[in-house]
Amino acid sequence: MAKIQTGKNSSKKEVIIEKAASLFKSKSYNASSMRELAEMVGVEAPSLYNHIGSKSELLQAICFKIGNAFTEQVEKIKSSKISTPEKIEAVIRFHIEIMAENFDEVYVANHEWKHLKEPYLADFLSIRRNYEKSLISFIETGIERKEIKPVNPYVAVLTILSAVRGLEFWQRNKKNVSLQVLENEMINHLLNGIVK
Amino acid sequence: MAKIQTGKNSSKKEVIIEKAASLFKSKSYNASSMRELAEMVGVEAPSLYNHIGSKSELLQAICFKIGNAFTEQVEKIKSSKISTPEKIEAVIRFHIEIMAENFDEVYVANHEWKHLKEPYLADFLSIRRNYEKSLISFIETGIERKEIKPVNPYVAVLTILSAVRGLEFWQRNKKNVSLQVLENEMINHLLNGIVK
DNA sequence: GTAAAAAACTAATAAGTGTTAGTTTTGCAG
DNA sequence: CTGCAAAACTAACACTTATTAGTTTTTTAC
Repeated sequence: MAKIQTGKNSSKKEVIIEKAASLFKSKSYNASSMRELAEMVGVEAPSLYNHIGSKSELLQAICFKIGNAFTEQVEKIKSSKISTPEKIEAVIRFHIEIMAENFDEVYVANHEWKHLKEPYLADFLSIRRNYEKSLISFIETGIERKEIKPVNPYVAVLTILSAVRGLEFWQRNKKNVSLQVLENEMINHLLNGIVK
Repeated sequence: MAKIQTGKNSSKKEVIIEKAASLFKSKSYNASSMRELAEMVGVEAPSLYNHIGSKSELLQAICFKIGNAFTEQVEKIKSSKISTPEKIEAVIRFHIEIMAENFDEVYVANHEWKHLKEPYLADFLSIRRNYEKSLISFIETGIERKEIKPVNPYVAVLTILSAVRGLEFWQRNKKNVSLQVLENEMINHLLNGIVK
């Protein structure tokens, strides 16, 4: 009956993935049914399989799209010649940027990666681990150069990454705090603290 | 056949809840079946219903146990006469403490509360909101007293809570960083920053 | 306009879900 | 030892799940 909306520059598969991200975010992967997804797309469930291979393929697409986006950005920073605090600032800024532009996908990648099947699960975790290692090495270099206090690099990265992930909860307060303010305040907090 | 282990000071219902927290953590609420839970408990699935009312009751028990534990601790701090930085330090310390003692339950409460049914979902969110408000008012008071920089209190609390939540990921690195180090480093980072 | 390809549809399947009913076993009190 | 309550069991139900098969409609290309 209805044909899937193939918006300007997005293929039908991409439309399905976008809707899947939205659905998986609001109901979680396992509680989301292909019938619900089909309804959001405007089609019967079996018709989806003309465009995708399986439900778990959708989760894979979402997780790796985001994983690769973060990796790409961190590689850029790695090869730039700025100071360590500036690198950390840049990391926080692109986290917020990627999140603002792909909110649903980032949320799903962060929350539902557990349900990836092997070998994708192992691949995803490997991407994450490498990403963390890059950040740890930023901090280590910063300590050597005396730009950063002699902290434990692992804990510092854990703190920064966790804080940035918490931006997921920001949405509901959009009105109170602008994205710009949020970004600047968080950078300042994580770099310089809040105690006078 | 087998009878449920009623360990020293824990009723059968409590045993089921503990195992449920472990299961829900590793597979997520929706992907966990009552048959799996029963197997962990050492019993057939229908036998569970001699002790509990439903699957979602298990989630409720877990979420409210944790929600109340945090609320109780923050109330104690509220009525103490210490400085704001000390209050924040105390908050971070009891977060880590509660998490260390109830790792699975904290994880489940943080990740699976979405699947609570009404009116429990609303109640849980209300508890969370009140908790956040308490912390925001700590920061606000600290700013008035010039103990804290004039930051945005909402963003500061978001940053702190998110960072502390990230302790969930710490487990896998238990060997590298002790709980004590983790606690002290994170407090120092969130209060004083890492830039020299 | 017609043929081929793409993508929709309906119907169905096999597996898994939480939970109930009804029955049997177990453990404890007297 | 007997009787009773607690708690286990088996069997089953009513649903929902992702996915496949087979068919019909729609779109595309010439």
